Amino acid sequence: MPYRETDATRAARDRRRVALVAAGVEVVAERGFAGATVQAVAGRAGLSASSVYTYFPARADLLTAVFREIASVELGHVREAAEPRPDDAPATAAQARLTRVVDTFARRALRRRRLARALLLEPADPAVEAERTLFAREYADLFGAIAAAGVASGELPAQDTRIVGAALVGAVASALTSPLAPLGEGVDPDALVATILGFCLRGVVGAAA
Amino acid sequence: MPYRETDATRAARDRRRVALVAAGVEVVAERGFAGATVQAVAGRAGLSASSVYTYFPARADLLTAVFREIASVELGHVREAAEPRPDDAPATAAQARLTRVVDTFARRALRRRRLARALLLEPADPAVEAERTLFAREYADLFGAIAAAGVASGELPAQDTRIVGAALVGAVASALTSPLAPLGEGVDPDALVATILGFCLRGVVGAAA
Amino acid sequence: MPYRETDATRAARDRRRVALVAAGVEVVAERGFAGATVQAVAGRAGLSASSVYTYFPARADLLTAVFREIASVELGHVREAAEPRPDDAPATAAQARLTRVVDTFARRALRRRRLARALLLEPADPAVEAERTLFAREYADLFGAIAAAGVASGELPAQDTRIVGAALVGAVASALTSPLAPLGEGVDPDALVATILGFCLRGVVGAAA
Amino acid sequence: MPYRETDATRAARDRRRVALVAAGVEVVAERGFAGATVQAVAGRAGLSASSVYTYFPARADLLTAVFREIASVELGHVREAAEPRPDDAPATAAQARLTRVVDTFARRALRRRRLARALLLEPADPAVEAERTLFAREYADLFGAIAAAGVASGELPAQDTRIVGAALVGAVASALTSPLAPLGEGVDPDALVATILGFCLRGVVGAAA
DNA sequence: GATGAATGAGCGTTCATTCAT
DNA sequence: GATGAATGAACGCTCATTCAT
Repeated sequence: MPYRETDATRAARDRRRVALVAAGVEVVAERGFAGATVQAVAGRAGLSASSVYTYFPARADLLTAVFREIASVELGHVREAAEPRPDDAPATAAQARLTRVVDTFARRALRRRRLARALLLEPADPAVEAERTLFAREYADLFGAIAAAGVASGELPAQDTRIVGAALVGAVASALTSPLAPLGEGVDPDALVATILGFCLRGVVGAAA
Repeated sequence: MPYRETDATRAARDRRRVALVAAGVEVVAERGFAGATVQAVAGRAGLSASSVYTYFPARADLLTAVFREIASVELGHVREAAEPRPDDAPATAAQARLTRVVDTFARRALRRRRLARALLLEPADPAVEAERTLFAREYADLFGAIAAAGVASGELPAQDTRIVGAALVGAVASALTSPLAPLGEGVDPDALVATILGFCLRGVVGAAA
Repeated sequence: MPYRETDATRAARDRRRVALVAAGVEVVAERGFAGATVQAVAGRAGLSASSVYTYFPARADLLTAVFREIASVELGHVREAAEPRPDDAPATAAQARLTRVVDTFARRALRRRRLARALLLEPADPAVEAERTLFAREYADLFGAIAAAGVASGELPAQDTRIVGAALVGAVASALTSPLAPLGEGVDPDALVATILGFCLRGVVGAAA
Repeated sequence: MPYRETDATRAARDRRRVALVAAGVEVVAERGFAGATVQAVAGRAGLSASSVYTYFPARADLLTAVFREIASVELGHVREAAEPRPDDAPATAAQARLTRVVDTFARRALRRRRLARALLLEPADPAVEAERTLFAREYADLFGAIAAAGVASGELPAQDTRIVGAALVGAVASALTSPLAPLGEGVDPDALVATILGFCLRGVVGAAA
């Protein structure tokens, strides 16, 4: 019997590849990219280190896939929060969407700080960095689209939405997850999110806020 | 005639130690703390790796000194910018100071992006992280003091200056130096700084801006 | 088809581990524990230094296994010699057993002097020293049991068998293998063993001998 | 004024050399030869490591001198104990001298166990080992002379005094200072010395004891 | 397809030794 | 004569990667 079961084989292969990436996400969430050794990720997935090379040609490719996985999940959540909703008051629709986006992003980052930091701030392999550039562009586009809608409707002042998008992401990420974040010092997380949110909204909405 | 530790010998020693730290700053500026191996730093200073141990008991101490050097230079510049000036209009003194601080900080960070990122965002050795905590506190205090003065004079709305301080640093650092920063894509640095500055000022000054 | 740890693979692994320990024994026999670097042992076994870490988590564990191997072989031989034999005259059974033990021990030590010295006298890693303490206790017990049997039957005078056991081992080991041993100076090994044996027996049997 | 003060210069030089050796003895007594790094010895003597090379061409020579110092002090004490005394009963003069020698040696070894072990048992640099051979010969001669006198007077049975000398030293050294020594387990040092002494005397004196 | 074994490159660190001052 | 600085060699150990089974 010749080797035929292409579909089943491929499915099994994909399943294990997915498990490997999921294990990588866990490890990165605990120890960052630098701590994501091949052995650590493989072990978490119940595989041996050498088996990883069946699914990925090199560690850099595994990490890239891990990055994509983290990024796409985060982007999904933020995209959903960015959707216009029928009950948003037309005059403040952009602000409502921004509020949801920043709040969603901030709360998720706060819950998995190490992961957010790895995703947004931690230096990594050049291949991962390249991936991160794409990710940043998507994020900026997302924010930019909201801002552009707000500008078009007259709700927001004219601004370079690309830069503001990056600034928003940066401000939230850094204020919540960087080594500079004032956490663990008796600061209430909810108050922290509220302060950041206010800061960001004022920054975007400007004098009219 | 016994050996005397003369001024000259001590000065020479200090000079070499300084050179080593300076080499460390360069290496960190290029490759971050993770890339600052003992060999890399020593080589940059024209020394062999083992010679480093004449000046520092362990790599962690060298990196700590490097961090302190970077941090103290940056803090010095920002502190100077934060000083009140006689020709600041009393009604907008805090805003004037903040403008100078953010502008100084942003321009310096932009000029040495990798270094700023290492200083502010990059995960590192526990010893370095401890140093970073102290540094973050000083930065937050610096911003906080300006905000507090503005609040006291009625110029600024009441706010948690500690959090806002961190958010300011984070926003600038991340928007300019993180992998998310929208640079190298035909973005004019000056416009970028101006946008960030406006974003930050609005964030602090709020509705009144 | 998942990977199975078959008997063959496990046996192969054990064989290689044994080979590594055997190489360690050889190196220790030539250069002592201090000279048993990871590289030296690995090289002797035809492996690279890093491969050692497949079989032992750290150098200390390798050396411990080497010590145990040497010790268990030696203990086995001496234990066999210590067995009572049916044709031992009852009135001098203890002396007969002691004679066999000392003779066995002495001849073995003489044949592999450096190894015996490493086993018995040479300072070593704390982990090895811990193992040596256990080993010494077993040796002392072995000698002690013979002496105790002799004391019980009235063949030997009362004595602290624990101390005498240690003294016996010490006397033989040191007289034959220490840097003080009068070998290589035209001394006949057989005469040496005979002299030591007489010395030890008189020491234990005392006036009655 | 030409360089003339040969005597004073030489004296000062010798004084520092002696201090260095004394420091070496202390370090060896604490950490053994393996722990006697150039820096450790120099530091103990209040000198820098590089200065050691003014007095000794290499570490091996320093250690050799240290060994000689230890050995000569020990030999001096034992030689004194070995002297015939007018009040020794002629019929047991050799036994009296042996008792004094073994007792002296045993008590000194017990008081400075680490030092005795280094002197007698610890592997070391080839140069030190060569020195140790000379030392062993002197020890054997010392014991041998006593035994020979005893044999000549009919007090002791005929025996190979060279071997017995080595066995005596070995037995005492090993039983008291080796890793096999039953100390630190509730064993009374005085009882230990007494047992060893009895063992050694019986071993030499034989049936007549 | 999965594995354990093996390895080379690299890391931080120690230390005996040399040398200009 | 004494020193601090400098260094190469060596050590224990980690890790990404390759390969025979």
